[in-house]
Amino acid sequence: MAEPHKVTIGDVARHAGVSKGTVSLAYSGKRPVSPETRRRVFAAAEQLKWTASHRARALATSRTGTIGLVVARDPDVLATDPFFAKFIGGCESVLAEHGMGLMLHAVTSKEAELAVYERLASGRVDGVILLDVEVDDHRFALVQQLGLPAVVLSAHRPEPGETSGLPTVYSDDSAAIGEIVDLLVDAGHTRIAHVAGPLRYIHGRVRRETFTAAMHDRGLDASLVVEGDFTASSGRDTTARLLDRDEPPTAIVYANDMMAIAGLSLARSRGVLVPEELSVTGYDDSELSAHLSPPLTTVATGAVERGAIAMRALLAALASEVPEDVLADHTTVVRRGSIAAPPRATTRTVPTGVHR
Amino acid sequence: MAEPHKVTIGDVARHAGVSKGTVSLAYSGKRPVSPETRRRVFAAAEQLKWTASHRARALATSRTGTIGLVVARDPDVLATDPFFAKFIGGCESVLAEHGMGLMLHAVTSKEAELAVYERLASGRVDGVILLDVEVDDHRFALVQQLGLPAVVLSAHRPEPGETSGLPTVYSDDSAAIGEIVDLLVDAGHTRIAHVAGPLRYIHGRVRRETFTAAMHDRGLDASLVVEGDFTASSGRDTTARLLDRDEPPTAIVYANDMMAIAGLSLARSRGVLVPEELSVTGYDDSELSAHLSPPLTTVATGAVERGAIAMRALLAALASEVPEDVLADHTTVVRRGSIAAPPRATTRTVPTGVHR
DNA sequence: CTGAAAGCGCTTACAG
DNA sequence: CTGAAAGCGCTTACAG
Repeated sequence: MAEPHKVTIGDVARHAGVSKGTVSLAYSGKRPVSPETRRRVFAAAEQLKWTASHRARALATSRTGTIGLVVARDPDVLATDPFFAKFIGGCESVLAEHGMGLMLHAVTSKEAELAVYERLASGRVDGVILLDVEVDDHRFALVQQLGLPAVVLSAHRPEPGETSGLPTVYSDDSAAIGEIVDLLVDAGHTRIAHVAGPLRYIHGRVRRETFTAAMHDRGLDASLVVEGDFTASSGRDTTARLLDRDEPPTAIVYANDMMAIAGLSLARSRGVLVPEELSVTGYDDSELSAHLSPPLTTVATGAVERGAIAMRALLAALASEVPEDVLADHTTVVRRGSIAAPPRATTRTVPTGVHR
Repeated sequence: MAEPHKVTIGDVARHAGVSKGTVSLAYSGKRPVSPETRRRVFAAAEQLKWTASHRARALATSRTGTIGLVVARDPDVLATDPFFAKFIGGCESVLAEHGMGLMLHAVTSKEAELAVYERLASGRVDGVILLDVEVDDHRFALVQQLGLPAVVLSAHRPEPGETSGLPTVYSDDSAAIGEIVDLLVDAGHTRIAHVAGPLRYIHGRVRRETFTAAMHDRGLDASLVVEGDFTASSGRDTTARLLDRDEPPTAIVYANDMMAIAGLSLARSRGVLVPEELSVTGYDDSELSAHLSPPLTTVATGAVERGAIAMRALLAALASEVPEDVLADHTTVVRRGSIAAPPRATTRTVPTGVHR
């Protein structure tokens, strides 16, 4: 494992009979090099098996060619929530085109998070992507103070008033939630509950508010909202609370698939038939959701696409192109079998025209 | 987002009235510095808000302070298999102690994988961890030829004959599989099937072979083995094939939780009761498995611990301590409710003493 | 205990 | 089109 006497650009230059500058230029193409010398340079490099030292190049160019991603989620969520792996896959696809890499940090405390951003800012990465945005997210100020280029992934279009000051890639979760509520109402449900994600997150809040608004639009009671934390155990607990009510809901809209699956299992363990007695929907379109019994109606979020788009936006910002907010909306409802009419659907008449 | 005129070690030195070398030494402690000048240095640094440039330090020390991890799995598996997130969390915990970071690459082809390792070797990382080892894994030769320090995570103790030439952190999957088979046999099962992971992986192979051996030890037919690929859809398909047999198994040992959950769901959708008519077991102890109905008997693999141990082994190797193979065995069976006696368990008498 | 200087291995104006 | 040289911002022998 001993470093085998590294060959440097100087060796290649000498071998090819040119200056180091010329070797550099032959590869970068930033200035014309005659075909003949280019050939000699490449031949020498190949023979000596030279590749430019990333460390030296980073110092000379003030660029590291790596992007940072710090995730501050419960390890259990990271381990099962399909969003992160898909999002990272999307990032990778565009990073690979540029010969760049992704630096991943999983942190479990605010202090650790702060330390990580400071470390990243000291020349470890060229920029970062901010995930899981919270209201008045402290990271907005932090990255700007650290001089760390960043783009933020958001669940709704940035409004003129609230300014993160950072280019934002946003999607629109509300359409999908509205559609889910439509599906449920069309099937005859009126007592619909929502198991939200953590409400400190913007996306958790947006989905909750959209749910509430959609229910109100239809003249339905929107008070059946409980907050989960995206883990299976929270899906189980919140569902138990909901089913324990005097008038339990006939349908539950979960903010992610894991909570939905755990909720569904809990219902079943109590002898509640899904979907005959309880309809459920998820969010994320995890691979598993298609292979459940019943298969889970859920929302595909285009996590891969959003990773790619966010990364492209960040690279554009680094190239000092004027940073713009960009819409990345690949959110779509995936209808499967976890919705049915409620037990006594006939007792309720849906006012015509209230839903489409 | 304009770089705010970076302050360098030179600024700090001037401000503190010392040389750049002294500033460096005051922080590294590699040579004694008088308390008084140390104080001046720290004060100056704090006032100027200086932190050493990672890029410059990397070039000067020939160290990047980052470790590479390249995963070559199906995106669907990465998105739901809890192993990776947990393993990465374990890595992070020891990297954080050292102010280091993890460079993650997800690749989808052999060519991309090769390109990535070459890029990593050009001074992007100090070393790599090799996951998902295959038989005669080509990466053993590759990293050595690239001069890239590496440690490999393996599912069994390296035997004297087969030499990867690399320090290995190994666990022993066989005990857990043996225990699972015991559980099933004790419950009265004789027709037990195994849905294996991809057999090109050592760990897939080890579990399969252990299963076969355990069955043979008990005088049972060990031919009911089918190969899955760790995805839910493969869990579904393999289970369908198993249940379609003339004599379907009464129990299925899956190589991971996702396949088990999908298999369980398929069985249920066919009206097969779990566990009354079909016992199933998983592998991984994903958070979800505890919250299923029935909860899944599975195997906790200590992925977090293994990540930490592998990372420590790599750092030790980098510190040129003599690299040793180390056992990281935190594998333990988690008994839950997905095992029951087979439908007509009474028809079979278990020979005394064959199992404990 | 401290300073001056070389060196890490590239890139990039500056001349020609 | 090409070369010589400075510079990126640290660390580390080498002297003292």
